[in-house]
Formats: sequence, C-alpha cells, structure tokens
Amino acid sequence: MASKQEIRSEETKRAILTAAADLFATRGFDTVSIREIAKAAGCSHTTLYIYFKDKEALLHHLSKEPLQSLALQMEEILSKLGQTPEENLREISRQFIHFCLRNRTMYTLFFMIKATRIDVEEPEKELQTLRNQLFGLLRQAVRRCLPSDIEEEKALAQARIYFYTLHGIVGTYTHSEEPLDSLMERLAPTFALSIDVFLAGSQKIMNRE
Amino acid sequence: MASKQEIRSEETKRAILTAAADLFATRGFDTVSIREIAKAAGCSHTTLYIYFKDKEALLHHLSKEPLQSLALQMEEILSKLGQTPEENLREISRQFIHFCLRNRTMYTLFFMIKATRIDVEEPEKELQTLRNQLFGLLRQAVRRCLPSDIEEEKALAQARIYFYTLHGIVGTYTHSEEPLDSLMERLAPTFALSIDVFLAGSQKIMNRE
Amino acid sequence: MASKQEIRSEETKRAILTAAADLFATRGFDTVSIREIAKAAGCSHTTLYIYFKDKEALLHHLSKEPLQSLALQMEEILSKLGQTPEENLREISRQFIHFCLRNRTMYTLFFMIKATRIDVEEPEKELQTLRNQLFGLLRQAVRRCLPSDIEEEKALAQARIYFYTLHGIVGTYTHSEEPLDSLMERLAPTFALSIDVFLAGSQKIMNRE
Amino acid sequence: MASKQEIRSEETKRAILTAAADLFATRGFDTVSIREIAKAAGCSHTTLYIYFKDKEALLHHLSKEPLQSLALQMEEILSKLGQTPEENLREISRQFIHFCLRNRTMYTLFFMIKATRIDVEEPEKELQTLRNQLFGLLRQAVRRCLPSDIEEEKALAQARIYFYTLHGIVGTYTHSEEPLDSLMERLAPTFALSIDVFLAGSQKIMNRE
DNA sequence: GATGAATGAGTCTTCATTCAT
DNA sequence: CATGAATGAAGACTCATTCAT
Repeated sequence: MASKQEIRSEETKRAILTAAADLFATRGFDTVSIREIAKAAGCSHTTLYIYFKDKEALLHHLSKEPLQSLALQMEEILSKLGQTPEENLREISRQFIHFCLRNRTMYTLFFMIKATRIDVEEPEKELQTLRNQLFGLLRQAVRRCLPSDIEEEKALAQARIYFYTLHGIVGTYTHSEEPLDSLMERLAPTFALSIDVFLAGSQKIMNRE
Repeated sequence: MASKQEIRSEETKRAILTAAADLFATRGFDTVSIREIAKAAGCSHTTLYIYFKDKEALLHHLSKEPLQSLALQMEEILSKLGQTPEENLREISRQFIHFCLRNRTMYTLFFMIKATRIDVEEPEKELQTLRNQLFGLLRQAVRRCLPSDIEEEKALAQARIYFYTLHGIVGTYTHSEEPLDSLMERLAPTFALSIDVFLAGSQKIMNRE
Repeated sequence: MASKQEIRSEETKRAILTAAADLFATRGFDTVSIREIAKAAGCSHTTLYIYFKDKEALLHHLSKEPLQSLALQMEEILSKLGQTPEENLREISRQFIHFCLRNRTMYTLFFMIKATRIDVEEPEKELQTLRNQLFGLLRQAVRRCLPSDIEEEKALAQARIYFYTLHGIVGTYTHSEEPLDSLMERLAPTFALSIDVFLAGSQKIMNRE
Repeated sequence: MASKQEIRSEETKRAILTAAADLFATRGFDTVSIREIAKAAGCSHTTLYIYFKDKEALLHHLSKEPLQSLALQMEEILSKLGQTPEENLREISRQFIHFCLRNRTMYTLFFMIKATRIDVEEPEKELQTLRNQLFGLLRQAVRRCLPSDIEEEKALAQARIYFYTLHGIVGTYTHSEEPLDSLMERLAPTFALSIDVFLAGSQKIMNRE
C-alpha cells in the first residue's frame, strides 16, 4: 500500500524527530543547530526543511504528540473509580514525573518557556492550550484531596505548592546524565515520599485553620 | 598606595562586572553578547579580555561573590540563638528564595549546570565547592527540624524533598518577566506556606513511622 | 494523431510557460523560484526539468515566441501601403513600446543582456539573431523617414538616437508597478509626442546640413 | 596626525567601497554577494559588517557622495552666465551622461530603483530626495530652452521626453563592457546629436502649436 | 511522462576572540 | 592599560538541481 518512497519519507521524518528530540533533550533547544540534528538524523540539513518549516516548527511538532498522550493518560487516571483522591494524586504524580523525565527537553520547553505572548501564531497557541489543560488536570487532582469547603484561593495556593514540588523534582534531574531507569529506581521512593509529605502537610494545615 | 592607574583599572573591572551582572540577570547568559556588556560598561570589548579570559570566566567571577555572601548570610541565620529550628528554616528559606530570584540567571547557572565534570578546571571547581557548601547548610537547617534519632538516610530524603520545593519555587519564576518586588509581594505568602506545608508534612510522616 | 498523452504533455508545457511568463513579467527573473513556477503551473518542480534544461532555458524558450510574433507584426506594419513613412514609424513605435511594456521582464532580458558572448550556446544565439532582426526592422523604419541621399553613417546615427528614445521610454517604466493599461492611458500621448519630437528634430537637422 | 590604524581603517573602507562599486556596476546589486565584495576588497566578509550595517547600507553610502557631487556640478553649470539655454542644456547633458556611464550601477540604482516606498527609513529617503533634486535640475535646464509662455503641462511632457533620451542613452551602454573612454570617444558626437535632435524637434513642435 | 525525496552550494548575518598599535 | 581592526566559525535558511521510483 504505502509505496517505497512513502516509507522512506516516513523513516526520514521519524529519524529527524528522534534525533531532534534526543538533542533537544540533552542539550537544549537553542544550543542545538539544525545541521547537528540533520547529521544525527543521517540526512542533509536541507532535508529537514522539507519536513519542517522551521526549527521551531520541529519543536512544536515534537511536543504536541507526547503532550497530548500525557493529557490523555492523566484524564484516564483522574476518572478511575475505586481510588481515594490521595491514591489518585500519587499515581498521577508518578506518571507526570516519569513523563517529564523521559522527555527532558520537552519539559523545559513546555513548562518553562515564556508564558503566552499575544502575538504568537497558531502552533504556539495550540501548545499553550495543551499546557493549560495539563495544569488544569493536575489542579483538579489536588483539589480533590482537600476539604471541599475551603476557599478557592486557598485551594489555588495548595495547587501551586504541589506544582513547586513537581517542578522541583523534575527540574532537579532534567539535566542529569543518569539514565532514566537508574534514576527512577534510585529515587522513585523519594518522589513518592515528596507527594506524601505534601499531602500530609497540606491536610494538616488546612485542618488547623 | 593604589596608584591612579590601579584605581581606574579597578573601576573598569567593577563597571564590567556590574554591567554583566545586570545583563545576565535580565536577559540570560547566552543571549547577551560580549560587545553589549562592554558597551554597557563603557569600554571596548577588547578590554573585557584583559580582565576576564572568557565570557564564561566572567560568569564565574560574577557568581563567586554573591554566592559567598549568600553562604555567609545563611551561616549567620543558622547560628542565630533563640529561634526554633522551624523559624530558622523559614527564615533561611525566605532568604534563599529571595536571593535566587534576585539573581535569576545566576541561579540557572549555579544550580542547574551539569554536575561536576572531571575535566573542568579550577574556577568551576571552586563554584562546585561553594554550591556544595550551600546545599550543606540548607541540609543542616532541615535536619534540625527533624527528630534527632532518625536514620541518616531518612533525613537525607527529607532534605531532598525540601530542595525540590525550593528548586520548584525558584524555577517556576526564574523566567518570569515580572519584577522581583511585585513577584515577592504577590507570592511571598505562598512561598512561606510551601515551607510550612513541607514542615508539617515532614514531621507528621516522621512521627507516624 | 496526437495521443492523449501527447496532449496532456503539451498542456503541462503550456501551463509552465504561461505561469513562468506571468511570474517573470510581474516579479522579475531572479526573484522567481522554479518551485513557484511549478506551483503556479500546477505541477511538480521536477516536471519542469523534463521540458526545460534550465531556468534560463525556460526563459529563452519563453522569449522566442513573443519576439518572433513581434517581428512578424513589425514586418507587417512596415509593408503597409498608403502610409507615409512617418505614420509608419509612429505606428511601429507605438507597437514596440506596447510590446515591451507588456513583457517587462522580457524587455530587460532581450535588450539589456550583455551582448553576445562567444562561449554561448545555440539558444542564446538564436535570441541574438532575433534581436538583431528586430533592430534591423526599426532601423529600416527610421531610414525611410530620412532623406534618401544622406550618408549611411548619418542614418545610423539617427537610428541610434531613435533607439535611445525607445529604450528610454521603455526603461523608465519597466520597473514601475503601475498596471499596463493605466500606464498607457496616462502616457501614450507623451510617447507619441516623443516620436514626433524625434522626427521633427531629426528632419530639421538633416535638412540643415 | 592620523594614526596608522586610522589610515588602515580608511584604506579598508575605501577598498570595500571600490570593490562594491565595481561589482555592483558590472553585475548588479542583487547578483553580487557580500562575500564576493569582501574577497574583491581583500578582507574577510565580516569586516564588511564593521563598516556597513548592511548590504543596502553599503549601497546607500556608495551612492550618496557621487550623487551629491553630481548635483553640485549641475547646479554650477545651470548658474553659468553667458551661455544660451541650449548650450547650457548640452553641457549639462554631456556631464550627466558622462557621470552615469562612469558610475554604471549607480545609475541603475538611482534611476531605476522602485520609486519611494512609504515605509522606508531615513537613508533611503535621503537618496530619494537627492534623486528628485537632480531631476528638478534637469527639468529646469529643459524648461529654459522652451518658450516661456507655454503651459506647464506641455513643459513637463518635453522634460519627460528629454529624460527618455538621457535614460535611453545611458541604459543602452550601462551594461556594455566597452571602457568608458573608448565609448565616449566613439559615441560622444551621437550623444550630442541626440540632444540637438531633441532641441530642434522640441522647439519646432512647440512653435507649431 | 511525472514526481517526491534529497542534496550541496550559497545567501546574509552574528559572535567570541586575537593582533597590532 | 586600553582599543579599533580584523577574522573564522557558526547560525538559520533558500534554491536550483538530480536521482530513484
């Protein structure tokens, strides 16, 4: 069905994406040149421009898919029945952290990139939307672990604190050279503990007031 | 004692450092060009090379002093009498966060730069040492808030969790364009709350076990 | 006779030529890329190479036809009976100017391109020949308006002067963005006047001597 | 007085300008690359950017001076006493043609460049002004040769026709490879004759009406 | 006959850095 | 001590063109 050409094309595109993901992840967006990506992908740098209008277009393409699948997974977890909200938050956190560490640059790009500029075009807007969606989901997960009668303001503060924890964890290891598996094995308990500490502290303080 | 020349020389050097600090802080290390620094410092770009071997050397030089003074301040706080360990940790956290947000680029450079590579020369080693020292102080401050009989391993985990919170806070706002003052006014309570949540959660969990 | 394939092929070729003529005329030879032409012609850019060796080959091909038809028209006018030589020259001038302004790029290419280099291949030679033919016709038209007994040298000088006028008119408006129709409406009288001035002046001077 | 450095700098700048003028003149603005200019000037292409912000800046710089001096010369001639208007126009024409052929690209650039766009910045405006000034001077010179009581409209038409002649002359030989001197020697009489034809014709027609 | 894939040469431009003064 | 001059390496990107299908 798919002609040889189409296959080859698909391969090249995939090679570029893989190479770019890899390089962006290890070295950051700005530092990596298009020629490097091309070389890593085993093609000429001009070929890159056939598939992606821009270095930035490449980035957007690269980020959209994983982020969407992450959002999907998160929604799934959120809608699981038979879990306490706390278990739910733990699972969602675990998964979020794992995702971010597996897609290191993505992380930098998704969460640290300068907040929405107004003059940005479509593709960037799309990303921004996805980002907001993800944050919304996390916030929801946190909200459920808090007493339902607290003020919205306070819930927001707790969500922020939770984000700090996530961001802190991910940020700490984003630039580490340790492979993902070894990292997770070594620190997964600590990450889990982080969430537990947050939950315990958060609930104690909410009740205290 | 200091000849006129020496004074002038010192002035130029200082001008360069000030300009560089300013520019790095507002626009980031990579984005700022050496010529810009020189222009801002009111001297030729070649002059820069008289005082600093490198753009990077400039950065190292730039970071040393503030970091040292930070360490000093932290030590001071740590050695304060008449404070509970918790009050102590709150104060030290406040100060650390403030410092990091005031020296945004510095922060990125000090804390996110790839952990000590072996092939690195002197100046970077020095930074690394400072960095370790700072982390040691923070760790101490956390340790004091925990029951004194817990295993070292567990204390370390709590210190890590505390770091995550700090790193998360700082990382979240490092790239924000909001001026420091407005930022602090708006979020200082949330930052404080973060520490409280950590403390409450940490202690609850330590006792539970 | 012509198979379906041949017809289709012919259509594609025509589409390319039309598109190219259009683009060259409105935007100039250098500015237009081969991919643009292909897109405008509704085919792949590689297809272009089937029909034309080169971007330049395309141009030559493109110029040949209109130039030939121009030559034809000019010959027709020249052979008209019942016109004074002056009326003849006026008509031929009008037509020449109109042609040149309708085919702006062509003009640049036909009349301003560096005179025959020796190392040039066939197609360019052909163009050169056409060009010479056209000039010959114009020269003839001028010659007829002059006293028949003047030296050849002097007639040549007058022909040159006439060319200058034509070239000047066309050159002045070749790069104008004004549409052909509006341009002609606005300036046709001036163009006609130019020829009249030339004729009047030329004859006065020829007689004076 | 001028330090060695300043001299060298001046030399380089001059070399660049000379090379650029040369290349632009022979090959046109768009076709010439900055690297070529640099190579011809015997310096690195980056050096070029020290002296000129842009390829276009280079062009503007290149054009300003000669155009100004041309304007000056023309004004001088215009204000000469003891000449008939006709002699005046002849002299001014001679000089204008000579200038344009000596500064071939300049010519293309000054007279054929797309008429004032509104969004253009300072330097281009300056050029535009100069250009207009030159045209004004020529127009004046023509005006004086015409009966003083004719309508402005008609005078303008004559000025246009005169421009066509000039433009035609210059345009015809701009791309010629013949050296200026030989060219002038060969054709100066024809050029002079062109003006005479224009004058004779123009006056005859003006009187006839 | 027609096409998508791929490329190398080339465009302008910026930057950190060195050298002679 | 300080500087202007000059450079090479590198950046993103475009284009005409060829090859295998």
